Amino acid sequence: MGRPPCCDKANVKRGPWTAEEDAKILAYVATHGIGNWTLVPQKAGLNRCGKSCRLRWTNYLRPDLKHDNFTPQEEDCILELHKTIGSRWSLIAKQLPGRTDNDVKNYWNTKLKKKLVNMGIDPVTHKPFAQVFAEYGKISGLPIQNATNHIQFYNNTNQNNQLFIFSNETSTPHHHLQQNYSTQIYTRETLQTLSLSEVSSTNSSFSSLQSQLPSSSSTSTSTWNDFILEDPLTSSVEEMQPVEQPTCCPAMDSFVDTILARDKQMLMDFPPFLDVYLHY
DNA sequence: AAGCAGATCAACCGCCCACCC
DNA sequence: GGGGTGGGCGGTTGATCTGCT
Repeated sequence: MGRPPCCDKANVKRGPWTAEEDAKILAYVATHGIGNWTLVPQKAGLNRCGKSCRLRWTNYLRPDLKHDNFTPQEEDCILELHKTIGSRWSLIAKQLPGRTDNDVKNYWNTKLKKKLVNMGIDPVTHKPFAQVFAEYGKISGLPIQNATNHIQFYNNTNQNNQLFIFSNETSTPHHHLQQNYSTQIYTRETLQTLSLSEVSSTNSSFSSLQSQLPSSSSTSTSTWNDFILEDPLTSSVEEMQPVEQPTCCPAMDSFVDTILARDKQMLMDFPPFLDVYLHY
């Protein structure tokens, strides 16, 4: 038996707030102050959940809120605090006058996280990706060399002619790492024309990775083509069925097919455990 | 101009904890 | 001590906006 709902959800209004509703909240707070939000809808004449009223006030109507863009100073502050305390948005927001936890959280998810990923930094640990993978290798008992081998450069000639960089782990408790790696996208033309030193000078992740790769490959005259490894899944499929690859997304098709085939096999082997999670 | 995809952000959801009776 | 409640929090959703083709 769970907790009873705070209001009759079927009969309260949801969705965007109107100017009239905002005015009612403002008038109520001006008269009564904040607190006891469950009574606010009734007293203010609103057909809304009390919780929804509180959220509207704290995230939007409060007079001390800033509604302009985040400054570079605020950005630095968020990065530094996130590095120290993680996603404690309300604590971070307390250090930024006029910003709410929702503001900070949205700014992080839409801007800062991507910014870090593009810089080759894992937004969860704030460490270069290669370092995180090396440490993951240590934790899982793998030698560092094996750990870095989890980073695969898929030779993927998709429609946009982009190179996708993945972890080849298909299921890992460190799923955030996989997400981060999957967003490392470079165009093939760019990588073919850049030397390693040029790329690594602007990307600490690849700089760290480069230092852990075999010395024969990590010379400054190498290009990224030297590091494009074969997709192990594709190659294994090719061994069984030597069929000419289609031009569009060959690696991705084989990758997805392989995952689905594995899931199908697991479902047959362990139906009571997996059927809840495998409704595609 | 229309359609589409990605980005943005307000709002919601559900869990947790402190407080009160 | 235990149940009920209000408020806070982090994660997620979905409507809207924006830019590109």
